[in-house]
Amino acid sequence: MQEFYNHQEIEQQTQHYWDEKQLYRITENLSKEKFYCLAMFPYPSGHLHVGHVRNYTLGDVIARYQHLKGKNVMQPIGWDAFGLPAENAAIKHNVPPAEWTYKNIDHMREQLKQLGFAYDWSREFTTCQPEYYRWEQWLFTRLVEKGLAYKKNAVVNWDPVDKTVLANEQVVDGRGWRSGALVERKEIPQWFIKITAYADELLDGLDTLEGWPEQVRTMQRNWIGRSEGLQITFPVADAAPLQVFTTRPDTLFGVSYLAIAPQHPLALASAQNNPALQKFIEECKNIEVSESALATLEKRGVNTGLTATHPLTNEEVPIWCANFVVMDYGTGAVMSVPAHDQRDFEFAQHYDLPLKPVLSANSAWDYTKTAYTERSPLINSAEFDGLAFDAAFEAIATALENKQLAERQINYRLRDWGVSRQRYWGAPIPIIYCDACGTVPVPAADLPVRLPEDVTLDGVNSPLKEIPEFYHTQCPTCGAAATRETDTFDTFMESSWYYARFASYDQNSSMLDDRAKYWTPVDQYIGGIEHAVMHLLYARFLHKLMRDEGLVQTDEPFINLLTQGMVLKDGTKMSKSKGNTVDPKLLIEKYGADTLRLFSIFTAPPEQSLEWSDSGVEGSYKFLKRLWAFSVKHQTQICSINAADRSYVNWKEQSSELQTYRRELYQILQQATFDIERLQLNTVVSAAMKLFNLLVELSHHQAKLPASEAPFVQQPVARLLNKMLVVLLRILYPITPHITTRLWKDLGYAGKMHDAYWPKMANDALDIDSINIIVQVNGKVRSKISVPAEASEDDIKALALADEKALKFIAQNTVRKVIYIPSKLINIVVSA
RNA sequence: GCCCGGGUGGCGAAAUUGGUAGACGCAAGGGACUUAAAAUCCCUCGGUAGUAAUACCGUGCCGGUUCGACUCCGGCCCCGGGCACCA
Repeated sequence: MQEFYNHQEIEQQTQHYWDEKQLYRITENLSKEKFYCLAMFPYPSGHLHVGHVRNYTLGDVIARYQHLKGKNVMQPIGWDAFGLPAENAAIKHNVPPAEWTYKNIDHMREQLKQLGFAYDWSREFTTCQPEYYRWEQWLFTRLVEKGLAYKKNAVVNWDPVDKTVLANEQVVDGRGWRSGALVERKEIPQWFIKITAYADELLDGLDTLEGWPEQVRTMQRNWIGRSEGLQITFPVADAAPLQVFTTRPDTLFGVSYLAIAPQHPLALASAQNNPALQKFIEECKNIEVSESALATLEKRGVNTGLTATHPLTNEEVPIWCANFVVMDYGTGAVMSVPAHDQRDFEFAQHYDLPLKPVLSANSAWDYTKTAYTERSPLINSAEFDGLAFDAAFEAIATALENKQLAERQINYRLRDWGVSRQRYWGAPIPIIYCDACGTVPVPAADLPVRLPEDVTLDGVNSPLKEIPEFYHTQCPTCGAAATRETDTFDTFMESSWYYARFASYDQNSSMLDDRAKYWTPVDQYIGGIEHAVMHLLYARFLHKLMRDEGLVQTDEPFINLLTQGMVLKDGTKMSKSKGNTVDPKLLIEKYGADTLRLFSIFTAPPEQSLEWSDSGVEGSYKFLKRLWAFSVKHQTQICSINAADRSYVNWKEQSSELQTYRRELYQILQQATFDIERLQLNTVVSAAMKLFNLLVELSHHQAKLPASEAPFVQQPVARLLNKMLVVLLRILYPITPHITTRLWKDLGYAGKMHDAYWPKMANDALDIDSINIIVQVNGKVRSKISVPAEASEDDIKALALADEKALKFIAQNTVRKVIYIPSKLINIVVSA
């Protein structure tokens, strides 16, 4: 062994050995339990950052641990290669997006390899390859045939100067990021997939996902936003009646106005002879598309001058046009009850609209300050007075239904998934437009629709619109000249099914095959919390679509989910724009992959954000150096112990010190096993460090012992020393696989580190003669007593009550109660 | 604005989920070794008072439940993630 820890040599040689033996190539094996471990695949932005290091280290630790437990583990890797940054880079550096992307992938692949992840590289794929995206094109054509994909108009951010559609990210303070022009809302035809048809299934499925963090399930529930309510009709003179959806029909008598979206047909019609309304609608066009922009907007509106008839009171209520009403959500019109809805309240106050309380609030309720939104019995509601929420809902619903002025309805916040992007660097939407036959999906035999890769971007239009060879085609149905769709798919399409393709990565005649049925669902999925809703919801949705095509057998794609926190430096997210990034490349050179892995696991629990610290990295490095130095020092001893015959050791006959060391070893192992099972990996490292400290202490202890007559290798202390080290190596192996693999070999342990099993507890390891009990007086720790392990509750209480220190605090007081928590504590409750 | 998290020593954190607050580590200070430095090893390390034993205070803030609260409940403050075309 080299005297000093030479991480570069160790890591290169170990990785070379893994490659040579192809240790991580995996195939289906029905005799073993499978374990599919997947960390969200990276976008090839150019360089690996420490957030990636954290993400993939977490995955690798889990994969290697599951392997030690004897599972058939698959851990694949690939590239989420389509997306906006490639187009931006193409414009900036005048290089085709494909070229830029492939170059980045080559660079990042090398960086990933240096970190020593147990990937099956033979399964690697990139989503911008036609062999991959042809299958999502195929699935999409199936959805069109099934009526689950359709085309409709939808709003986009429109830059009126550059004449281009902007992503939300490209809108800064309501203006285009390049032109600086005020962004306009523009309606264009786009493709949608009916995720709302699966809303209930996606919602109910959340209850089965017990391996997911509760917060993610809650976020998805809220995102789907199922609500039961009433769609109520308000007749309008000389116009189509207004439909509004409400979950609070109990407040119907409190309606003081209706509000419609600026894009509502009634608003547009009414604006013809209403200049003020016309102007307002124009102004509302300068709102960007994002929901947060809409929600933080100052609530404004204009009275249309029209009125609608209240369906129960027949009173005329004014119709306002308001900027906060969204056309694509619900019906584009809402009923407003200022007394019992906070947003309506604020709007009514601003425009001095009437407020009618119709719920029995506390008599002291101040309606000049805030709305009363609790569910309470009705007042001022004619025959419905006194009814509580459920009864009122029912009675009002029935009354309206009898007049055919309402329907019960279930509404979702979830909207259908718009998958059209007016961009080049994405998978072409496989649709052909024919004058005679209309919209025709590209037949399976003609797929893939290949994206031309040799292009130049001008930053305005998609190059696809300027490549006649691309968009000129024949109609597959009638053979006439026809044109292709030039929009591409949302990149969430690629990332919504890649996990399944890793099982059937080389299958060229179908999207998936039986191997996908073996490997899916993913047993452990790992990724950033920022993907809690959108990516994870779309992936769940696509899994169900694939299931309905018979391609997979389960209802959900990911059994267990670990959402890792962000990597921060100086309290903010690491990012290029903030200039606070740390380059893993330099760190790997200086400290090695094992140090980086150890640091990212040790410094914070996986789900919390991780604060980067240079001295923390140094500390992790120091630990590995100490481990190496210890091993060098004891190599001869350990090797001879490993080479010797093993005789039985009766631990009960050993010194109490030795028994204590042994018990501590197993206490630490128990903690490490408990923590790695619950994925609290930072404390697994703590356990490893504790065990190492114990090992060092034991070696000092051993040095002080008188020379024994028995040969050293047969001494119990030597056997225990060896045991501690072999447990330590296996606890550390998933986290720092290079150094442990090398030490395993150099210290003469049998077999290969890779084939070892996770250490087991010894049956008698935790047996003890006495236990320590905390003695509290009135909840404050006052003393600690040691009692025999078999002592009864009464004995322990008696001992505690007789304890000198406890007596000091009991003093003149009377003991009111004594609470005993088995094996833990006694609380003596006293008072004067 | 809405939804979801988080807040514990100088710092990263732990507390097996209502039972010893601060394990493990970093930084700092002191010491050993060394001609010296680095490396390594040993000791101290929440605050206040005290030579000490020890006592009191202490988990963002205010209040509550409990024999007992970092943990549960109510109300606030601050920080972060998401909000449908960033991925």
